Amino acid sequence: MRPEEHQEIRHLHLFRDMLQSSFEALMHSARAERYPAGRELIRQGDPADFLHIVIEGAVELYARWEERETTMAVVHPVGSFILAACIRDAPYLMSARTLGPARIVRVPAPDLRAVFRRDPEFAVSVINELAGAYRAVVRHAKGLKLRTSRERVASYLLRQSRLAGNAPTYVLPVEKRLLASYLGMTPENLSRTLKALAADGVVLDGLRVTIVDRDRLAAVARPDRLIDGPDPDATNAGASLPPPASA
Amino acid sequence: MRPEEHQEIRHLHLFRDMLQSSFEALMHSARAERYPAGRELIRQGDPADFLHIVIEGAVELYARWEERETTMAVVHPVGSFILAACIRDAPYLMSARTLGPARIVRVPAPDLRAVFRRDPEFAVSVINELAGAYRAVVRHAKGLKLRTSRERVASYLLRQSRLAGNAPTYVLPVEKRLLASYLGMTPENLSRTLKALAADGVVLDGLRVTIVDRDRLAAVARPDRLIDGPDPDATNAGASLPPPASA
DNA sequence: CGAACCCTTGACAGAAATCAACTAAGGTGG
DNA sequence: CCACCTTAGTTGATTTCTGTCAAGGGTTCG
Repeated sequence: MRPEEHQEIRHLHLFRDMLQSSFEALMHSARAERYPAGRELIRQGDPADFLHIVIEGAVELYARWEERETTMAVVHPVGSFILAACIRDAPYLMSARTLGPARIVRVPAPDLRAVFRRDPEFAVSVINELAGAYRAVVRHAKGLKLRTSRERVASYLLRQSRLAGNAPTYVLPVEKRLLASYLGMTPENLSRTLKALAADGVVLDGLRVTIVDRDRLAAVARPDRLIDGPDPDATNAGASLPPPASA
Repeated sequence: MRPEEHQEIRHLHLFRDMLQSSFEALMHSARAERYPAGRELIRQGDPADFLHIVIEGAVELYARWEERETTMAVVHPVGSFILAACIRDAPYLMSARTLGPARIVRVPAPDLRAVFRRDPEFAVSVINELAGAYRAVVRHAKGLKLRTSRERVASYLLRQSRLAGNAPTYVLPVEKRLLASYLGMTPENLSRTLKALAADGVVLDGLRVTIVDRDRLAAVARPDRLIDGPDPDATNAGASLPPPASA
């Protein structure tokens, strides 16, 4: 594993405050690997063996049940995923696959558990990470239960604009079929919804989004801090669909 | 606060393994109170001030957005709620109200944060608690996104049966309108769905559920460990709708 | 006894999934 | 380099599901 990768990982909230010796212990047993696009990294139901950290590329977390599939989150660099399963030594609730060529660091779960028992600062970081991840999923569930699909799409578009620095125009970070799945709807429905939103101040050209009338779009989305952020929850891991990564 | 309450709380996973001195420090600033039915304990958006622990009665965690409301979980004794908000010192994402007369212990959030920084065993307990809560919400979200409402109802009925020791007949732990909201549907829809499930091996008489043909019901529900349990996730806090409490 | 409230049922409207067909873009292999 | 194939995206027609509105029965609690 390259030294500059150590540095990148070290900057993660999760690893920022731990003892250098603890960090080195983790990195000692960690392995970095490249994967091609579309590679399945973990499979739901398998025992948790490694904490995964995305260095390059992007990873989709998805869940399957009886022929149906839904994407739960997308992790961009530098972010970790499936921390909770590793901690509980329980089967993964989600599968993960690369969205493009990716570079991933894997830290053995037993080492992880050993280190946060020895290093209180790291334990605190893990606590904060998990609390943030929990809150992120609660937000996601709130959106699904309280908003219609139209409202979810509108607020997603606004959120992405905010994450791009309130830019009036930006590019969707993921393809539309994946976005549809994340938002809990079919691709057909997303397509129609986006078209209909043209009447509400937003225009799409491929993946390029242009917010023509922010107020009108906001009137549809009715954004809410307790669903859309912007708390610094979800420092990374499986949070929401994050902004385009600064790889 | 009564000494026997200390004992009950001490048995919680969250507090079981901590130092006696840490526990006493927490209990020193903790206060127990009785509340009438329907009392709002916390309101979403308010800053997190207290970790709440249910000693008697039951508490509904619900979320609101623009005139719409949905119940996210029900907490029975002895269980805690809104740990994550306290830890992040962030606004509550959910509101909480008593479902009946209840007795609640409240632990100031700053004390909580101070103690898990000093007591590594407690930090580990918090980690496990949060990881479990996270996994519980992920399961909930998976159910919402992957199953139809009919399937959610059927699997809920089977899950409750399992929690009652695979009893063929049991009583729903909550009223139906609340159950409907938890399952992400309207009361009218739940009513119709339950009626229709009579053809699939389950009969209701008021809140009394009788599973006539478990296999037939399972064919509808297609229960899945990765959605329905029975992992020992969600030791308490806002997990799912738990079994009738042993008050 | 009356007033809420829960639950149910029916009729209807609206939203979303499904099925099908077609276009366009990207990648592959000859 | 081009023909081909695969796949994302769109659009339309249709069906299924779900929410909404309205009304009535039953229960509980003041």
